[in-house]
Amino acid sequence: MPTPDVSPAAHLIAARGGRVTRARIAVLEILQDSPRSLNHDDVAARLAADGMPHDRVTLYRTLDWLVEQGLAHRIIGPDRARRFKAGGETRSQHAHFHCDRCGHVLCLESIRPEEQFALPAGYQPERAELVFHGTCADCGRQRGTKA
Amino acid sequence: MPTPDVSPAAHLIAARGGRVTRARIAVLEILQDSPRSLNHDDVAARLAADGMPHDRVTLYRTLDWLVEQGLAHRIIGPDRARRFKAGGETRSQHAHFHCDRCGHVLCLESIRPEEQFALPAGYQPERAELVFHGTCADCGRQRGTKA
DNA sequence: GCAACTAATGCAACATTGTAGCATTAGCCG
DNA sequence: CGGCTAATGCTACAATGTTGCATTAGTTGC
Repeated sequence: MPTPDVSPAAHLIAARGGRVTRARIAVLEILQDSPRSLNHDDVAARLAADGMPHDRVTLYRTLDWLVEQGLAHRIIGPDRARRFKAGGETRSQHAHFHCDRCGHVLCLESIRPEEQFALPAGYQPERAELVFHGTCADCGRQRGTKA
Repeated sequence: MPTPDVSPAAHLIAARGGRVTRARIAVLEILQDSPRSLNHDDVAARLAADGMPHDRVTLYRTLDWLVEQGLAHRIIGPDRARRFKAGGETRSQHAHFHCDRCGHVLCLESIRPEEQFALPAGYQPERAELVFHGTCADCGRQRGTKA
């Protein structure tokens, strides 16, 4: 059987024909471990916490590569910074929820906007992005909590 | 009757209690004249074309002021730049269409996403942003044209 | 295991978008 | 017209992302 000491993340990377570097494995695992999307700073902080700090540029390129390979996808946050999440585009159609209280971004994969709306004549949609803003389930429960 | 040589834009500005400056009038008229949203560069270019170039910072502040006063609203484009449009938030709920061909952003005021979706329990949406990506009616007609 | 090949990395410098501080200009009001 | 001060414009700066290039380190063939 295939060597079991190689992480699933490493397998995914190798399957794309890219080199299996520590940076890519670490970044992909960080994204996979997080239930919400992360920006560059978040990822950099976790890399540093794991004892493997990387250059800012490397991080940008690594994340771009993951997106290019379909191993992650990105959305633009309200602070005009990009946020990344593992798992590709989820068949290209799903909604997000931005929590205005804690700032987290979650994917609502059950909601598929494209199927629901009729656009004016002449418009040819290829992709729809539906983002809700409000309070997430976590923050709703702990109403008094700050952060 | 009230002096008819004052533009409607000037009236709107005066009604907010702000000073009626050439910059504000010009910027607001530019936004009102455009059927689609504009970024800072677009507005600056039109100001220059009208013979009244302004400082970049002034433009940022003028646009922020208009948003603050409810005379315009802004959205974040896919290039992480802000785009502005006259008319406030249109009752806070409407969709946008990003044309991937010409880069324009149009408002689809007839589509109101919030009314259509049921979120998972615990999520409290306050605002929904629905963005379609694809080809707009103009670009769809002139298929060969290179924008 | 070693050498070679080259993708990936890391550094420095730059680009774009947006902000802050402060002196000057110009609306507004009496 | 004169004074008050909001608005402007300049300079410098901050945050986010990109480019070029020398170095490092996966990978492959032997």
